[in-house]
Amino acid sequence: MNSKSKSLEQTRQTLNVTGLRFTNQRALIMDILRHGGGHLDADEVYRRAREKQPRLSLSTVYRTLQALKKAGLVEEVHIDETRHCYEIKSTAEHHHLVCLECGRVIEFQYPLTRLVKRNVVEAKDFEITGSEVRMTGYCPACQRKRS
Amino acid sequence: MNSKSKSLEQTRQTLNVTGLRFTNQRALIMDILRHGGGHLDADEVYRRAREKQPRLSLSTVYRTLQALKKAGLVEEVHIDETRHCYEIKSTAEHHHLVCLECGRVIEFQYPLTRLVKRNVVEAKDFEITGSEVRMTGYCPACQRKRS
DNA sequence: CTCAGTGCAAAAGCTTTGCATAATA
DNA sequence: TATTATGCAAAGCTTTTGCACTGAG
Repeated sequence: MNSKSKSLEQTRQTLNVTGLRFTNQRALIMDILRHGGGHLDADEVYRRAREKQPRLSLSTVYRTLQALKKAGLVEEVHIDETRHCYEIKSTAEHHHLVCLECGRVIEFQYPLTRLVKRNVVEAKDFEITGSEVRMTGYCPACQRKRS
Repeated sequence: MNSKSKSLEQTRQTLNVTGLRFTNQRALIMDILRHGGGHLDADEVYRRAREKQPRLSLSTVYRTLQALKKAGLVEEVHIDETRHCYEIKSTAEHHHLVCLECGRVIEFQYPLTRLVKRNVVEAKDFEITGSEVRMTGYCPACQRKRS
């Protein structure tokens, strides 16, 4: 058994465990999310997926992303202001720096939730289950271009 | 001169300084944002505004919010996942806790940007101009309801 | 008087949904 | 075989835009 079909088996497991059926469409979409480098929007997933499965529909992409999100396998992040982006849920809390000039997204890890939980009065009694931090500005390259 | 017309004069000043013309529509919208308690979406502003100016159009609301945002008077925040919200730009950096159950939004202040700037390698050379922090979970009241 | 701002209606995204068909467990 | 998932087309929302008209400076 080669590594490709092995990871497919894993995907099947993952889906079945969460009560979702395994389909070629879902396997492909998960694969794209895994190797897409984070924060892809539905349309981007769709475009990439159609290269391998031309008959796949955009609504399947949307429904699959919702299903994976509900199952806790995928996370919805709001980096772009108008569309939703999705990425495989990672264990470590991480956040995003977005360059307003070139659109580049830099990920960084930092336990901001723990910090807020510890130091912010209003958060003391609030049960925090998720966090999204989006800091915007200019990346080193674009700073030079602008000055 | 009473306090109402005084604040109108101030609004006129503010608008003129930024090169925007003073109109009744804009004055009303700014007033709604000032006293609306933060993070109102365009439609909410529209609904409230129509109580005083029934002929006001939704596109004017959108255009005004854009203009105020560009002028730096108003900030666009993404608390809701599907629509944009707006609030008067405040000097102090503040963030949002959103309850997934009742939708309540709690604001809190904390210099997260400074912290990230200081402690995150990736942010060292990044010029951060804005930040949006949205932590989700359950407020005290809803925690009780759920348990 | 001139140009920015407004209202209206229409268009343009992104996302969801209804329904018949296909595929999984 | 009983559901669940898919594809297609249509609808739904929020937001933007074109154009003629109005109002601010």
